[in-house]
Amino acid sequence: MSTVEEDSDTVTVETVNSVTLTRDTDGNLILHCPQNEADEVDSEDSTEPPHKRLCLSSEDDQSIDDSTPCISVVALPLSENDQSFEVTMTATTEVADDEITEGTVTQIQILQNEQLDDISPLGNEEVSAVSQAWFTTKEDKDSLTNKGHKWKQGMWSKEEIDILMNNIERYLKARGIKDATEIIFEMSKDERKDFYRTIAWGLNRPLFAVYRRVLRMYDDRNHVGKYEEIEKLKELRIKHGNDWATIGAALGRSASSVKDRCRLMKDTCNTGKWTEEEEKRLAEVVHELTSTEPGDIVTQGVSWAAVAERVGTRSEKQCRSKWLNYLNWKQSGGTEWTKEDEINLILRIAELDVADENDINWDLLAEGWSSVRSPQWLRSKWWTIKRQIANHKDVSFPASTDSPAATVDSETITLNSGTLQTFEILPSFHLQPTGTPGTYLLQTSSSQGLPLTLTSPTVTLTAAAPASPEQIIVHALSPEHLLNTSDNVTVQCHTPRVIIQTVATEDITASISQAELTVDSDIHSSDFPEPPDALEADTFPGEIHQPKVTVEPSFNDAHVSKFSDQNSTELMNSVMVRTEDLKQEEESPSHLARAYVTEDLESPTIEEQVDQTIDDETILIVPSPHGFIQASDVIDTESVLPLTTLTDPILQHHREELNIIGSSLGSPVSEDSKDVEDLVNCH
DNA sequence: GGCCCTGGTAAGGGTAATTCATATTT
DNA sequence: AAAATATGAATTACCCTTACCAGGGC
Repeated sequence: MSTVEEDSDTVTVETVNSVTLTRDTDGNLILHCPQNEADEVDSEDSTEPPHKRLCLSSEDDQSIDDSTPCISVVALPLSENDQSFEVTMTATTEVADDEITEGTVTQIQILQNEQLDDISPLGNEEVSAVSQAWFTTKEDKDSLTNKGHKWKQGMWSKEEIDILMNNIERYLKARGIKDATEIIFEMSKDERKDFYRTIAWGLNRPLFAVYRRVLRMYDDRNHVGKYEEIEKLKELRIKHGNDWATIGAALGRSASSVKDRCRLMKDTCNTGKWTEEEEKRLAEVVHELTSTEPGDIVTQGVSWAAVAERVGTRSEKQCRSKWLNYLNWKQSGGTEWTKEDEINLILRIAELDVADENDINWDLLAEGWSSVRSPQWLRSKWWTIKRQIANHKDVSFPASTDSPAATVDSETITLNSGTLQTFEILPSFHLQPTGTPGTYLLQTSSSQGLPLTLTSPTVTLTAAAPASPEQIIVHALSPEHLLNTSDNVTVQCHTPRVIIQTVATEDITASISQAELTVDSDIHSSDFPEPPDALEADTFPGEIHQPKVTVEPSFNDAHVSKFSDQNSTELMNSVMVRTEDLKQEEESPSHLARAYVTEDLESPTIEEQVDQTIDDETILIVPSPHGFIQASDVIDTESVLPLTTLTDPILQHHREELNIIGSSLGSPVSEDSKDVEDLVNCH
């Protein structure tokens, strides 16, 4: 609890994974810092009192300079035993106020008195010393680990990508640069000084990881797709050896793509079924190189390149796959995978009580399980199981292991209240009972990215429970509406240019609020393979009472739009707006509609429906389960909330190249709440 | 010259989705 | 018997980390 002032030499940044900024009705900014997150990375001295200071700095100048406005800050521990704290800041200068109300990038820094190392500006919601360090060596990592730092590894989550894209947008905007590729591929090192460091804000990844990610993302010679030019590649390989950059340049592919493809090619490689002789050789080689005995379980520490070298007739990938998915299991006396195993797996995962699927220790789970071929195999098994459950991608992880799938038998998934009924509405939509009569989950697939589900008069939408940001609960006005087979429920899908922003509440399920929403609009895009004629819902065999769900899209084009060409990150941090009235309107199909939907306990509403004659653009913006915080008070209209889009920035980026973008939005849209409002109003 | 910082390359361990071949069901 | 469908194996496009190196600045 102190006022912020300049003091750049005595601070370091406390790393927290999710600090969230909201603004209350009085204009105070409130910084929320969950305890567990802070603890995770706290220094060894856990008795340290939470003397936090906040520092604001502008985006243009990451260093904290003397012009930093004075902000009064109140930091209150939430409870005595609780290291989490709530900070209330009040801007006291014009500058500061502007910065805040306009939502330009205001960096917030939590400064801790005792630590002296460095200063790292804090990104949108969090800061990570890790993300400010370019380290690739083991020593560097050990050093950071010893200081108590942790960071993310592995696949990037959607949330992370969103943060990254958002950061890049801001960087571009601040410098008036249109295209990030200018910076990445054209500028000199000096010109793009601090680019990577800046865009790494808020990401708990090593700078180098950010760098790699960005390069791949913006390299249009990446993601080119299937290699048709194998012969040419072979020639070039002979000519240039391992000079991947040269080969890549000749093929219009990235160096790493070419390198990866060449790994699959081997002159002596067989394809198809393995012969017994090959299997025998593989087993021998693996055991030899790992100093293990036949029958031992070997799932790690194998140099597959070396193995492939010795096997001779197979590539390293083939060897690895064969070993981990079959041979090792066979050799060590594995048993067949049964339905019981499947149930077991689900139960065991449910018991693990891990919040993030990535945290599952598959090695541990696979241990001593004779029908599990390898930890890697088990992991993919889990994926196939999830895929069988219609909405696999959309059920948030913890939810997928507990209700509604209470039990699983060989054929059906049984809910607490009966047989699970899954109705395929569109390939990416599923209607699923929640167990509460009349309440269904209408779920979208994030890969398909179909953004919006709309309702018939007999069903309404409400915000999803906090646990699952990609779900929209559909309420029938009465259970019969959905359960009576003779009563067709029409679900209309009108997708383009619709932005839904749902804001989960702490207790939406306890106090169900509903919003009715119907938006008609065009579909222009043509990504979707299915013809949009009324699709009748498929059902699972054996189900009896089946609501008949029909989709009658009102499209001009014969396709439903996937998300396509919009740079949705522009709207990433959009504003939450509220109206008092529920609306239900039908627009002419020739118009595109845009809707901001907000919901909270008091007044879930549809905010706006604005006709647009813009190209198809569709976004479903939903709060991230991690980033979202719920202020205890009503959130004011200018609260900036961390949001998640369902786009894949990589695909998106490439689509952008194919589509004309930018102009569709008229003007650059900032993450600034006012801008978003203006945008809505001007259309 | 030695060291640090930033940026870059190659190797190789991985994942996830698709394709292919075969078995099973209708 | 043929067609449709399901399933598991194989393949492949792409992802990520690690190790190592180079050039510039101090």
